Amino acid sequence: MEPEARKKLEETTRWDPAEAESRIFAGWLDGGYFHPEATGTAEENYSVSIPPPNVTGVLHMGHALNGSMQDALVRMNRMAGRNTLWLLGTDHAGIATQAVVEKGLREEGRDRHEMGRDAFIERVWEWKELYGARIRDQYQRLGASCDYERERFTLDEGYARAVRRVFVSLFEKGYIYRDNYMVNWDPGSRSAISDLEVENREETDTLYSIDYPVEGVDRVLTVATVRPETMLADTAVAVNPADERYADLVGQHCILPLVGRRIPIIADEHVDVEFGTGALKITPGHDVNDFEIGRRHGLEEITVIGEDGRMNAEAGEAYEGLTVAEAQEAVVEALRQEGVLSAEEPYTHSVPFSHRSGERIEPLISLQWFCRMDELAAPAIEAVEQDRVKITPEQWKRVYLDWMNEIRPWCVSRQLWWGHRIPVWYRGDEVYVGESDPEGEGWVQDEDVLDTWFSSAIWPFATLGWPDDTPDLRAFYPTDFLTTAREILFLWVARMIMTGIEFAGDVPFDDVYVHSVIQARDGRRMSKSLGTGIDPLEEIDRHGADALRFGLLAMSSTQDVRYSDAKVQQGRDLANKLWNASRLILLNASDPGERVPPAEPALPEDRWILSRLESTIAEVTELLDRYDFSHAAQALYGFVFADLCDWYLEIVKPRLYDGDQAASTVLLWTLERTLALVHPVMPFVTEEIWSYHPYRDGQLVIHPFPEAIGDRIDPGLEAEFGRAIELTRQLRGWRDQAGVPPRVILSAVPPGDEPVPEFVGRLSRVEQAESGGDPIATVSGFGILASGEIDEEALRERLSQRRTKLEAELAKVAGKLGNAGFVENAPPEVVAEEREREAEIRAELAELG
RNA sequence: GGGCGCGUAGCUCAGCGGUAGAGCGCUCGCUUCACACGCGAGAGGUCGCUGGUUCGAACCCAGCCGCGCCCACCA
Repeated sequence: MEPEARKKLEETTRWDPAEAESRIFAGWLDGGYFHPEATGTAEENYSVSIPPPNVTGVLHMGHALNGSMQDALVRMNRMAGRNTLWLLGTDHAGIATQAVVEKGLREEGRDRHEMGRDAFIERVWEWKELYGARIRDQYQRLGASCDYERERFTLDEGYARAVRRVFVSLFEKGYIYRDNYMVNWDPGSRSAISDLEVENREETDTLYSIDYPVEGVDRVLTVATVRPETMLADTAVAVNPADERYADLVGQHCILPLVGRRIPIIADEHVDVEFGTGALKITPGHDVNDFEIGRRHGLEEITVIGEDGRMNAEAGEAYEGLTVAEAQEAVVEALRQEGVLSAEEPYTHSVPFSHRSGERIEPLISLQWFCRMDELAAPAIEAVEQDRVKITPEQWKRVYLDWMNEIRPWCVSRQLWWGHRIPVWYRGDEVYVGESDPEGEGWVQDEDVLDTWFSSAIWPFATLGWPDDTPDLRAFYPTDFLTTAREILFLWVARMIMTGIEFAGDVPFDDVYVHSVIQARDGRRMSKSLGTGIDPLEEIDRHGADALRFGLLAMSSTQDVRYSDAKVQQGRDLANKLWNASRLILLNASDPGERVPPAEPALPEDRWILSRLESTIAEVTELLDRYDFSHAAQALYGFVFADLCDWYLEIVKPRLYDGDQAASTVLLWTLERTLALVHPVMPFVTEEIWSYHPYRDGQLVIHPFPEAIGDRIDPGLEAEFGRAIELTRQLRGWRDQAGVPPRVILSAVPPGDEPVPEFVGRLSRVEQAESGGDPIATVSGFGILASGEIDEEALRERLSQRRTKLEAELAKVAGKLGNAGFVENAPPEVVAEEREREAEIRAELAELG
């Protein structure tokens, strides 16, 4: 080692991520390791496309978790020698981005209409440049090994062409059509939104009962509604056809109060006989069910609420211009005046709200573009049923299939400016649908844009150059792995599977892992508006990216979990431990001059650590293959802290200081493999340590990932060593409880039957007595000789406690063995274990005297 | 209204048919020549409740009590 490097290693007693991380990351970028060539086949290559973050903001904890998982797998596969691509990009996020930019405008006292469409879009692009770059920087802070040279954006020119191709193709197939239909109108964004962007909340409203007089007779039909203002658009009253109470009225008419309109009384199965009076007012223009009923019966569709959320002229002079809430108040008052309001009671029900703007959804009939999904869904259902796309954890497969089997048409048009303009042009009655502008004069393009998810649905192949047959597409599609939050399983994952099969000829990925949601420390959602968010960048500043990555993986699970500072600290501790263990090894090991794997070692401790190392490699690899990140992280931690540092390094220290070549060889080898094994989870600290390793022949980021060497795994030896470790613990525990100060070395007569490893005595500070003596106590066969340092009082106390505990256990074991049912029915090895256990307890009790 | 999941040590979570585990926190002791972001030793659980299956249940089954999420067009 260069003297300068040695000096730095000697002096740096703590891993300092702030100093090292950006330097290390720059080294990776310089090496070009994240930018694969488009060679080989998708089958042999490994690729992942990042779930593109919205350009609306900054990296949050969900991205950090998601990114840590992807990077762990990507790095592992890259190290394993596969041509690996992790494609980075961002999503234009139509509504969300437009909303934040509009908010900024409002603060300047401006609005988009005054600016005009082109100027507004230019303004959003400025925003995009700013935030897109920020997101890229933040992924780099996390250590994400994305291909930063292949970065894509869902509004790139090439991407836009792919979107148009998809739209036109679906149109030509007859899946996409334009229709006047009831949509979820979001008054906040002044746009239609899809069913998936609607969130239902429990609300307590007032349920009003209104008497509708029947024409020509002295009877009323009482209907119940939570939205009396919509009565202005009523065009029928419905009853259940089986409801005898009203059988004679079907076909008759009511007179709509306030309005005076004559509306038919119809019979429809949808009406619930049990609810209220069993009569239902029908408002086809403003209620989803009523709309369906209206279409079934050919009812008139009247619209009284406009897209601005205010009453229109159809509502009548008294109400025009009022907000819905004001209109409700006015209508109720008018009904009261007329004496037709027969009841008011509180009523709790679920009410739709816009996921984006938070405003209450106004169901409206509107001219929109829709996409029929059945044909696209069928092969996507089959793909998941057959596990060609394998969903983990498995319960989400069912959820996906249930949803897909009930799939409904998708409203794909949005009344926004920021997004992919719908590739449809109109000229009088003519309609042109095409990938590029129509020939001729006078064409006007549809004003609307496509739902953001329409473009993200084609992300895995559009980012690789589709519709062209590009080298990237051939080398990296289909991708291998997708990790996602469950909330976008339908919104995004399902749609990618559908478009992948339809347009790219294959499923977009083999595996989908649905990860947990990290909640705030108090169990609430992490959310900016609640102020419960924890900023991953701040955590990186505090503890380092390795610590955060480890922490997130360790706390992740198949269920939702609360953010755990302790796990991040555990990661920080692990980085530091690795750093310091490496210092010990690298500063003291004698360099064999060339990279040599240890020969079959003579000493059991050497064979033991090599066995533990290979066992850990096998275990971690298997866990990562199963996407069990949390247990993988714990296994790494356990190996480094317990096996390597607490035991092996302590055992081997004297040999290391003596320049023992065998010990050095084992240590350098073990360190090399450990660094490579840990690298996918904690890339920075491992890369840095590797730069000091004598075997270094390039950066760790492309160092071969260790494959477990089965021959070195020796379960028998591990068990035997486990006993020696346990023995050491017993002796330490005994002396602690006997009040023996740590400095004191006790004398003891070792058990005669089999040799005890040297380290047991050394690490427990118990030395073999020169000559026999009269032991005052026996600990696992060791006869401890008297010493003035033993606190007899404490010892007696300890003995009696131990005895009580053992006796209780003995009673339990004996009870089991005394049970004929157990001895006869339990597997023989279980019975044998219990017998052994009984013997052990009896032996220890005998030792205690 | 359907569906899914969760209730295990003070906290956050593993374990999911054969002696209750981890990390943090807590107690005691250590400036032991890699690391105090450390080392050693401990204390601490009737595994939500009630039944059932089993030689044996935290783990399987049924019911109940709490909590969370997803889906759903009863005004």
